[in-house]
Amino acid sequence: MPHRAPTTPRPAGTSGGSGRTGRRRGRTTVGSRSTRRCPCRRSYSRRGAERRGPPRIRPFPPRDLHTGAPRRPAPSLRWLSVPGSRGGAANRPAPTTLSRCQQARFQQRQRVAVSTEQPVSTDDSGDDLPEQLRVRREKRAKMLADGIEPYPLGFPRTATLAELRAKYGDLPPDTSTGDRVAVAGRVIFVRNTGKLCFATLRAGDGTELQAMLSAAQVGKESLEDWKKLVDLGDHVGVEGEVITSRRGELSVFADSWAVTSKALRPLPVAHKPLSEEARVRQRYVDLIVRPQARETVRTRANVVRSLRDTLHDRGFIEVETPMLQPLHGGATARPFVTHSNALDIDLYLRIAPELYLKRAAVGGIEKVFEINRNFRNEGVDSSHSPEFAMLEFYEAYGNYDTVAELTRDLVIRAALAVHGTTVVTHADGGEYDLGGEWRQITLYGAISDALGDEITPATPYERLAAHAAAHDIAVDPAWGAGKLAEELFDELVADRLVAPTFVRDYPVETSPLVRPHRSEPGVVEKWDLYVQGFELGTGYSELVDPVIQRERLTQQSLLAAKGDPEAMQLDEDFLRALEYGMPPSGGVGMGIDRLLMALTGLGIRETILFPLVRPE
RNA sequence: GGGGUGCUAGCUCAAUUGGCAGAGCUGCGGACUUUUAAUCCGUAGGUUGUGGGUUCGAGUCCCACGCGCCCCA
Repeated sequence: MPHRAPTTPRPAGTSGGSGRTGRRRGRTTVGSRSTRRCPCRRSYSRRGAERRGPPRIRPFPPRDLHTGAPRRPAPSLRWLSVPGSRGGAANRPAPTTLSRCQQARFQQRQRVAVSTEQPVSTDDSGDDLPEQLRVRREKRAKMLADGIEPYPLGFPRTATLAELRAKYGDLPPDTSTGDRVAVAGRVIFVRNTGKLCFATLRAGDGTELQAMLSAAQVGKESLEDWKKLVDLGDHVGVEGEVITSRRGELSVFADSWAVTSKALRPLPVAHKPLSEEARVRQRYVDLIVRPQARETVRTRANVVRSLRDTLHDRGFIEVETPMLQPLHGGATARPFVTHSNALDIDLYLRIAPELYLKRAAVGGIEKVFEINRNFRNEGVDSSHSPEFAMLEFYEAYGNYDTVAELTRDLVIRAALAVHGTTVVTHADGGEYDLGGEWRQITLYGAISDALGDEITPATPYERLAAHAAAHDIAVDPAWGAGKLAEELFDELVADRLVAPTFVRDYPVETSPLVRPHRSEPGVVEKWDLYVQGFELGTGYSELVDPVIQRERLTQQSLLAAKGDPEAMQLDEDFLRALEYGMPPSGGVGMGIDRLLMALTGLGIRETILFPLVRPE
């Protein structure tokens, strides 16, 4: 796959926290004594009490849950919950498992907690928070002072918003049903009048329902509380009768209400799109305000489920293979490097699962697949992410023709699962039909057509280089004729392949894991699938001859030794596995993120829920 | 790596040649018992990404840096 300029390699061990699982507890204190720079130091020092100016109230000084008053954290360690854990008793780390970094942060928090100890009052004007954040904190404090829990344990719902919409969908205006329900949701619009208030609640699935609160029904005082305490963004629960308003809006007419989770930050304007950066950096906000963002999450889940269903229907078995690998292989790409303290060895985050899935095939898991993440330490742009999800599968007694057919089935069923049709409509209105027979062309045929000159695997390097020069294509002198041919294809043909197209029969030189073509010399049985101008996946008749495989990988390792960071290393254990005999197989790798792109027209950063971004 | 471009209130954006930093939504106070981005009256909210420089005066011009986006390699 063509990748752009490499990004700056990150120092080993930046993946952060330790001691997350009980199994590792005994060792993490050892590991944490490492002199590596603590990954959270920067944010820690920014928040620290050494900042100039008077002491400020920070979110983290421990406070009594019920009164809101600050309190010293000892003896509970609840403020030390490890990132990613829920902080419950079962997950709470024992003190001895704290990394040095966590200990430092703990001590810092204790100091801050003491130094800022002061009563929380509603006229707390010494704080430097923006007004709107301050006001919401004051509302929370007022609730606590009034004995109202702003974050209660739960709310006894009797129906979801979607259930009510389904059941009462077509009531005429101004209807009283007499049915009482309790519902909950996030407040996304508020329309308050003097004695009658309207709020639109929204559930996580996007269903919206109106709540109505009248002075006559809930009481004057309760209605005043509602107006004073409830902001856009709060989660609330409402109990009352199902009615429709005079305008016909299905509503719950409240007898009582409760805040179920007070939001301390205001929502962005619901009617203006968030800036692209804000959408990616604060996806949780994006999900709240933008239906398309929520839809994309569900679309992705549906696609992945469809892929699994199709493979399960065909008798494939799903496995999970190592993401931490002592050698990197299975593709040509620059890997991330990390380090195991316990084994004291460097490890690579996998660039592909291929060599392990083939080991599984050797062992008899003959129709096998994996859907999981790969990591490539390369450029980031609108179609490349450093971590990306991939489906890879191997089918014993298949070849690149049978897996092409299966790949088409996977894509078409995914399209049907998402759109109900093979004609997918992108956000920009463009329509693409993924149905019908898919075109099959050969790499050399495509180049020949584009150049108007017959190009074959036997075409000498000089002639290819001349064509490249004529088309202003930069050539790396390290490339051979095969790489050059692929480059010509990438530059001249690839982005014009809009309808799904299998491009077949690649040069041997660039495909070390593929079986030589059954009849055509100089090429291997490999296809790349192009859709809408980008590469969606690749399929092989797998190379299973351990002797030829060893020769190819030896070539690769010589490149690696010469400094090519993308070349594979010689994986003796993989070769040993092949020597036990792998059945003839076809195999495919397909990018999940790219499949989403093809089905929706979104950029890769929109298809990934939390894409990697440079820290703020 | 090169070129272009952006960063202003919680959010989305204005600000003329270098001349008093503004609007909408949101917030706060008030009115309103059928609203749908409710409406009406009043009001608050800013280290203009960071650090330098030029200037009587800088959101605006210059330099460096940070974080984005677009194009090219």
